Amino acid sequence: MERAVIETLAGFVGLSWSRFGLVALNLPTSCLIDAETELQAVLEGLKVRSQSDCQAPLADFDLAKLEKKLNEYFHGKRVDFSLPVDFRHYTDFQKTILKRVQEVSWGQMVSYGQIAAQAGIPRGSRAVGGAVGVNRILLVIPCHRVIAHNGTLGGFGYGLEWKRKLLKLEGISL
DNA sequence: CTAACTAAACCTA
DNA sequence: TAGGTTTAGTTAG
Repeated sequence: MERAVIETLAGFVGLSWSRFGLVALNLPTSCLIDAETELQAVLEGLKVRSQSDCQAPLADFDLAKLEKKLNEYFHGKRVDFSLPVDFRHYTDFQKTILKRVQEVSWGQMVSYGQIAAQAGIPRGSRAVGGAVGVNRILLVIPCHRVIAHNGTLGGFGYGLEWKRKLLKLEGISL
């Protein structure tokens, strides 16, 4: 597992990846230490559920390219973060849901209920909320684009201000 | 058992 | 028609 902190125009973004893809990507923080601390906490949280991650050689991961995309994103540009993701730390259900969320493109929104319906669980909206709630790969898996059915924000583990801010970058104000 | 990023079906007045 | 209650579905601690 590799890790890094990228300095973007919105702050320090901590991230981690394995040979399978991204493991974590945090929201920007205003100082480097916070980004490192948060990344450490996230990785520890995932470690519990992870299997032997042993000698994982680094995939040819293009940090510079990601840095460029992040800056464009925070600049308000339409960006497509189509990067491979390491889903090993998630349950099958969570993986199914997160993969669906990953398909929601910039500026689009879906409701928890719609995702649930797509996954074949018409009454699973709340379960979807639970699944996106454990997403540790922000932006790349855009769980901020999942909102409540009546057009309201719904929830967000990192604070609704963040959810509102991210959507606003994509031209949506709620 | 509960809390956590929900929503629809059912009452009830 | 509006407003309150119940229930469904997942998962970690």
